[in-house]
Formats: sequence, C-alpha cells, structure tokens
Amino acid sequence: MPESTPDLPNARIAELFDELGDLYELDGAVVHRVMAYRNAAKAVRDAQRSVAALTRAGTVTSLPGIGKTLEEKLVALVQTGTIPALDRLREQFPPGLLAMTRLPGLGPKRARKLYDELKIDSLEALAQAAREEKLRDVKGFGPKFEESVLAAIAAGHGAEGSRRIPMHRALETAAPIIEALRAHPASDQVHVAGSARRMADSAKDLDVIATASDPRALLEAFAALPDLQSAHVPGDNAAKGVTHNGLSIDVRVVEPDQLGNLLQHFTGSKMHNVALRAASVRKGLHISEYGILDDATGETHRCATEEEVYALLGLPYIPPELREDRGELAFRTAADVPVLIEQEDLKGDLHMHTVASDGRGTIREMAEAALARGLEYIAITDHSASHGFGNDVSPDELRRQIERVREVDADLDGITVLVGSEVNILPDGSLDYDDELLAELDWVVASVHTQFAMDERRMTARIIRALEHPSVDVLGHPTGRKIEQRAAYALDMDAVIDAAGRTGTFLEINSAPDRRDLHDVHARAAAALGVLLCIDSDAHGPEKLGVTGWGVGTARRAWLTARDVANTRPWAELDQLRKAR
DNA sequence: GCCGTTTTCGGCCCGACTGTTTTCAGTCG
Repeated sequence: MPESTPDLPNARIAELFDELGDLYELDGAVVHRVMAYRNAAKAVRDAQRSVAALTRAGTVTSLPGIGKTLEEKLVALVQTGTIPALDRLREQFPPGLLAMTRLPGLGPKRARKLYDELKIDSLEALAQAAREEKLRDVKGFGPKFEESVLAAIAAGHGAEGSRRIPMHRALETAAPIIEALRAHPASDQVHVAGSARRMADSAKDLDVIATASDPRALLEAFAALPDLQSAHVPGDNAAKGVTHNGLSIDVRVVEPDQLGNLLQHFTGSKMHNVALRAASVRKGLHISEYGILDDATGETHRCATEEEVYALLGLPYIPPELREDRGELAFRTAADVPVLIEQEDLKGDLHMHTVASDGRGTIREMAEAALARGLEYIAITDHSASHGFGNDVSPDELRRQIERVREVDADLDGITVLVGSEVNILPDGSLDYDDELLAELDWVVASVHTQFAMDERRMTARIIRALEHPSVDVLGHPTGRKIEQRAAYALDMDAVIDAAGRTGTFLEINSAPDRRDLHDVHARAAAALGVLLCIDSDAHGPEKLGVTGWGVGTARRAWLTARDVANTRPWAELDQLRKAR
C-alpha cells in the first residue's frame, strides 16, 4: 500500500505564495498582482483549518483572497507537490536575486535592473561590483548606493533568518531605553507601538511614540543614550537608533492632539491598516498617521486617542492584539468585540518545575511565589523518568515527590498545591510512568521532548494516543516550536484539536516567552471547536511565574476570553470539567 | 490576481524619505 503523503502545512503553503509574489515582482508584474499573492499567503497563514484539505474539498476559495487562479495553483500543489509557475520562475531568477531584495534600499525593481544590466545575481557578486565601483555606471545608482550596499552586506543584511528576533528579547533590550525616555523631563507620554503592542511573537524593530514639551531635547537625549550603538536624528519629530545587539528603535514625537492617529498608525499591523483604509475610503474617509480626511467636509480630524480614531471610522475600539486583519473589521459595536482574557483572570498555574528535575526553586519556594502572585492553585510538574536532562525523576522519586508536595500543601494557607508531572510522550505515544502511578497524580501534562524529526503521520498518531490516555489532562507545548529558532514538528493540528475535543483533553498555551505554544492561530481554532486551553508558565524558577503574561498575550491574539481558558476557574470547577479518570 | 453599497471591469491605502534627479521612481514603514 502506498504511503499516504502528509498534507503540506499552511505555513509552508504561505511561504510558497510569498515566494511567488516575490518572483512575480522581479518579473515585473503589476503591484496589485503581487499584492494578491501576499494577501493569499496571509490568508493561508491565518486559516484555521488545513488549506490542503480545503483544496481537496473544493472549498478553498472561501478563504479571503483565494480565487480561481490561486485555487488552480493549490490544486496542482496538492496533487503533484509542485506549482508549475513557481518552478518556471525559479529557473528564471536565481535565488541570490531574492536575497538581494532583502537589502535595505534595494527592492525588486532595482535588483532586476542590476541583474539585467550587470548580470549580478547574488550578494557576493553585488558586493564585488560595489567594491569595483561598477554599480554607479547603471542609471539610477551612484557612489552612495555602493557604500550603503557594502555596509548592509557587512552587517549581515540579506542573509537568511537574520531578520526578526523573539519579542521578549526585543523588549528586554529596549526596556532601559524606554525607561530613560519616560524619565526624561521633556517627555510626557511614551508608548511602545508596533508589533510589541500587538504582542506578536517576534519583532523586526521597535516603534516608540511619545509626546513631549521639548521634542528636540527628548530626541537628542535618546540619541545620546549609551545603550545605542548608533543613532540618527533627521528632524524635530523622529529619531532612529540601533542598539549594540542590532535592534532598531524608531522614536517619533507628536503633538498630543495627534497621538491617537500616530499610535494607531504605528501599532499596525500593516494588513490591519491597509484593510482599515480600504474600508474607510468607501465611506469617504482617508486615514493617515496625521489625521482622518473627510471628503464631505474637506476637513482633517486629529485624534488625541485611538478610541476617537476608531469611533470616527464607525468602529468600536479594537484591542491591539486583534489588529491583524483576521475579521476584527467586521465589528459593528463594542458588544461584538470579545472581552479578551487578562493575566489577572488566571487563578492557577498547572505546569512548573522544581529542583526535583531541572528547576531552580523548591516546591515551597514555587508555592510561596505563586501565592504572592495571587494564584489559588498550582501543580508541580517536574519532568518524568526518561527525560535525560536535569535530574531524572524515577518512579520511586516521584512517590517521594508526592509526599513532599502534600506536606507543603498542608502547610501553606491560601493556595492549593497539586502534585503532577510533565510526562514524556514516547515515540510510540505511550507515557514513561506506568498507569497506576499516573493515576495517583492530581494533574498530568504530557509533552513531546524527543524525536522531533518524526514524519507528520507518525507524530500525529503519537500525540493522539497520548491524548487518549485517561490520566493525561493537558498536552504540553503542543507543537514544540521555539520562536525564530526551531520550527514546529510536523503535525496535523486539525486532527490533534479534534482528538483533544473528543477525549476532553486540554491544550496548553505554554507561556515560556521563546515558546508561546500553541500559537494564536491554532489556539483560536481550538477554542472555536470548544476545546479548553490552559495557560501555564512552565516556570523553572519562582521568578518566572509571571511569564504567563506572554501566554495571555498569545491567548488575546487568539481572541480568547476567560471562558475559553480552563485555569481561569477555581480548581474545584476545573476539576469537574476535565475528562473522567 | 481578487473582488463587488464603484458589481463582471476597473479599481485596488497613505505619506515620507532617499539618492539621484532637474521632476521622480523606488523603497520603506
């Protein structure tokens, strides 16, 4: 029997559409055709079900931005594993040309010109030509360009995978800078906008919007900060700096009566703004970062707050985390906007480690820290026996751990301390403690920690088998991805979500800031099918319990309310909701 | 290439900066 080929993941299909867009752009296609591919890539990336499956079912044109032509390309992709137009374009344009377009200041039009006139088809060839001062011979290029191109290549621009950094790292880097801006006597309001405000996974750069009594003084003070490796203040309302670890920070100072316009504009996302403007043009309103121009009156309205911006456009306030053009523009009144979960809604934390495995705190230290944070209950879930890092918790050791947890629980008032484990899901889907021992635990997280390279069919079967185990309460970090570091393992998430719903198993939103796994698209899909999520810290020390803010950020991006998250409930109530043991 | 309170063609978001121009296209956010 022929091995069934697993479906291409949506993320992969989206990459192919993005690549098609890039290649058509090099090919000189009209911008709107290129945009159509980029829109389609976004639609695929945001789709909550398998796009390959939708294609087979003949319903893929129900996705926004997928029409007849793109459906044909998807059909070819699903049936043959390839898109003829993509193969043709790849033959026509060497991959180095795409790398060139990733350099700042060099886009597809100019890259194509260099390719046509000087046969330059790679970063290396480009640098060589710049050094030999040959680029200036091409009309539209000059010595300045040769200089900047060499600097950009030397700085590592254009290289694959060097473009985004995980959001928590960006904010750690920026924190002292933001603090300095807030503390400066000339500053009034200082807001972080951009992807950071939307709680995205990663950042390309950071946008800061401020109001100030003396804008110039604030910008000069920013540029002089020792945290910056270089800075540039081109005028009285903006500055750009680069930190020593390469993070770009853009600061804009604005009049207070335009703060709403600028904050809205620079919070994005780009796709949200594009869609918002397109919808507003139909009402005779033109949005820019400076105000809203009304065709009817010829007046430009300045807005001090974002609430005013959205109100003028006939929309309720849209929380930043929802501004991704994933349906939020359909809201008509405030009642349509989901009441998003907040960190304060979390009553418990059901995944954390102690010195028994690879954590740094004791059971008591973790419990006291959780109590101080206002949590009503926690589960101590050290790694299981076969883990291979930290201390292995043998079955006997786990029995002793149960006793230790019971003692702390009895000893501490105001918090319930549950005993659990983060059990490994072995390659065949079995767990590495026996069923009797697992049944003694209050709470079981099951996670994959080995053999990530398994093919999709086997990995999906492996995880579903674990979900079917009567003692497994929640699937830990369901996809294994690490932001900008490690891809998710091959997994049929539709099938996993279905199995979670069928077995009554929860799915975790692991809050470790380099994981945030499940990520928002899948978390939203799970909640839409009634599967409950658990937002856990996976803390390896008492000071890390607060990372649930990252998980909550992901949950908010997934449109989740407190009801969608299991551990917003008191323990007694949650206990009733989980599968029968 | 998509899509329809501008419905099957002709639109498709907005403004600033840059380097190279002598009036602007390309690029960026």
